[in-house]
Amino acid sequence: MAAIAIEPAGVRHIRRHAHLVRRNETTDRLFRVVDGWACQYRLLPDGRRQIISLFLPGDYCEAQWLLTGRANWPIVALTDVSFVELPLARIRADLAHGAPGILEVLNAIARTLKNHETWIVNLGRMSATERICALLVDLFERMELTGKVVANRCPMPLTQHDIADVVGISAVHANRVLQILRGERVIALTAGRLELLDPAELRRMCGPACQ
Amino acid sequence: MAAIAIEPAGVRHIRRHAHLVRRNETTDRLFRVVDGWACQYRLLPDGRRQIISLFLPGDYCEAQWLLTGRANWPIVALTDVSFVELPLARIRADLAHGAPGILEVLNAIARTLKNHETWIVNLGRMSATERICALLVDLFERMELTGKVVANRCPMPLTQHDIADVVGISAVHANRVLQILRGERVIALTAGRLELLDPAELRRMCGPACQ
DNA sequence: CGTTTGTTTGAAATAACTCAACGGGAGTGG
DNA sequence: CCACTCCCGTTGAGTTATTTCAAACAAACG
Repeated sequence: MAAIAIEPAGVRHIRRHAHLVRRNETTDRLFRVVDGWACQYRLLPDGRRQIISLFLPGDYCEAQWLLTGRANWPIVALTDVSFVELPLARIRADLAHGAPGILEVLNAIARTLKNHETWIVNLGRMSATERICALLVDLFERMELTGKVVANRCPMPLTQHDIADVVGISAVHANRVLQILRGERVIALTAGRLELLDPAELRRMCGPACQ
Repeated sequence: MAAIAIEPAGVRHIRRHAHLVRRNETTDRLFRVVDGWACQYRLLPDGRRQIISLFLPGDYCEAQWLLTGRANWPIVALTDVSFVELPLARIRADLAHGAPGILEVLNAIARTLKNHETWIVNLGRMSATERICALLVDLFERMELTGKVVANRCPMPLTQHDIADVVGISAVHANRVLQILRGERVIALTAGRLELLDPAELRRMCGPACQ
């Protein structure tokens, strides 16, 4: 994936749990993750949290800002994160005279839509086990695209609490599901690393949605 | 909301349960609902169904085709539906030289993203009752925008099975939740019409998400 | 008028949640 | 270096939300 033909202002760094974006913030730039993981989330007044999107290295955070210039929900770093900033004005200018790099941003929007649709189906109609398996497969495949998979192992910095908030279950239940997956020797998950011991079985456990 | 400055090929009509779009279909036009309700859904091989989006009069169906030209999931009419078609080529041309009508399509994409985010949160973190209340409020407000609300009553052609497939619960449970709402005199729902008897209470029952 | 589609109800089963407690690091301050 | 705290993962027991299955009924439809 070629970088957009914009000279980045330079790579910036933030620490784990620091906010990249706050709620309802307006912005004049897009962010692209260089290293580390971040997420967009919604926190309810009573403490319930739902993670809406995960951003991995190479991902645009909220490319739809191109359309609205406004962030609906906050984005927080789940690990230490380094990222670059891309001025919206520049991207919009490219859009007007059809510069090729713009396609990358439009594709990012289309991909976001597709991911959201997938997770609406997962959250609405899949069991907790199916959802966790689908998440692990999704993350593994995205890490594969950026060359972070070696011998069926990749980084997995999410806590069980994070996982629970992605797939919409309690942290305790997430723990129990992971125990089962480990017990059946489908995955190994320790010290921030995920290993797929039986990828075919893991995919089967995603349910009939994986086709 | 002004119509795009494109002479529509004319209004077309399809019957309830007919497909507007099939899975993975490529397309050279956008659809806009004139009258009736439609939905985009995902049907799993084992029979589970999740409705991803509802399309009401005035809505663009899947404005993101502007980006991809491809429908991920089928769209089916939930009632008899009339709609108009807008050629993508024409919209893209407008996009290139910044015709004003194009904004409407971009806004539709942004709105779709926001709706999807809302439903990811609802499906992940809200109870069945909260989700059903949120759906009813959402539909009511959208009908209000197009002037279909009279004296707190609006059309509601969804079956309880449809409702269940939007909010990700079983049809039986949807029925029981609706019974409760009726029993508490919050809504009346019969013969394809919804009446809000106690809008404030209904909004409270959406949970803390409604702010 | 028979058939289909949509709604209602009951009873039993299951998935997932809550609460509570414990243990092992990893950092932090003295 | 030690003691302390906090975060994270783990486990057990009891509770609640939701599902499944089954049957009956009502309304709409041709």
